[in-house]
Amino acid sequence: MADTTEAAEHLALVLAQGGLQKATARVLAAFMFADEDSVTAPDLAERLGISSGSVSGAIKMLSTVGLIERAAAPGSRREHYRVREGAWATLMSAQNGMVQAMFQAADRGIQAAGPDSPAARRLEEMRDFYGYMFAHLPALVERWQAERTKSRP
Amino acid sequence: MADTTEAAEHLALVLAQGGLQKATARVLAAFMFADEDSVTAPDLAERLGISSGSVSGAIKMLSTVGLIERAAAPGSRREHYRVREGAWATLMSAQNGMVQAMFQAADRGIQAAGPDSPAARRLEEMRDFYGYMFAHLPALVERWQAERTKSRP
DNA sequence: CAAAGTCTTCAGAGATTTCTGAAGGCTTGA
DNA sequence: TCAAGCCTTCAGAAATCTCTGAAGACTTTG
Repeated sequence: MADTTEAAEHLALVLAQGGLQKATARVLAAFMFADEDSVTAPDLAERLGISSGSVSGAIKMLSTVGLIERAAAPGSRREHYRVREGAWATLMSAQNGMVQAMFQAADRGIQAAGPDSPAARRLEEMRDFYGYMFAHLPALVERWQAERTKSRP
Repeated sequence: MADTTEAAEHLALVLAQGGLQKATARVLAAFMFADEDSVTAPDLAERLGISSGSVSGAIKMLSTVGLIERAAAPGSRREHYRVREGAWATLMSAQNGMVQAMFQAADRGIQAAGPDSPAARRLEEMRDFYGYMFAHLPALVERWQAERTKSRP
């Protein structure tokens, strides 16, 4: 096998560009590349060379967003975590929140600007676009989930 | 009409959360809410109370991404700019680049991790998901554009 | 061709975000 | 109930990102 560490750091970089903070991105990447089924917090701190506080923060954030979950710890005293099934669909759905925010901001703008103004016309195009996306994006994710469970029953 | 400034600042906030830097977000929002068809750089600097350097940087960035464009300036010596038609579709397409990056990062990880490992299985789910999105997202945008030109010939 | 004015660049100040490390709370097991 | 260890919190350090403002390059006009 090639260099897993390098591939993991690359993934972390992409995730960071997507808005995650660096430590959080590296933690998520470490979860993805772990050889075990689940990982503990001190473990991550050691592998990545970051403080326990950073790991705690990252785990909290990733749990909140629904990307990771606690895993049953077989007799271990520490908490085990792992990437959640369907995590990426979840992440995409979160992006959908941004789409909705754009839609609402446009809508609010239209009411503030006078009707028939240049601003209103621009904002209407924006609202239409994000309205369309907001209406159709979730369906796209659902279609993937449907196809997935079909091929993996 | 209600308070346009407030609505503009709100839009800027949403845009900033989407990754634009604050000054750039405010400039783009100002473009959206302008009463005129096009705006000049000094104009923006004054309205927003920011330096000419910031405006220059913002305009450069927004032009690069394809959100604004130079407008024909009728006898004026200054450059005029305006929001580009279809700007939001462009922005969404840019997001598609992120989807592609995620796909590629997953793919790269699969080759680095051994086959039949837990990591490989996780990465395969990830790759499948983003592969699906990458295959279908552009079509969604195109469908919107098609419907748009249909109703506005 | 010179002058006036506009736009861009960039080094440094400033603001913001992020990480650390230690202190304290909580859980588990004896 | 007590001891041991894990996890979280948070204030401050560190790093990063952003904005400013002035200097200079470029463009247009007289």
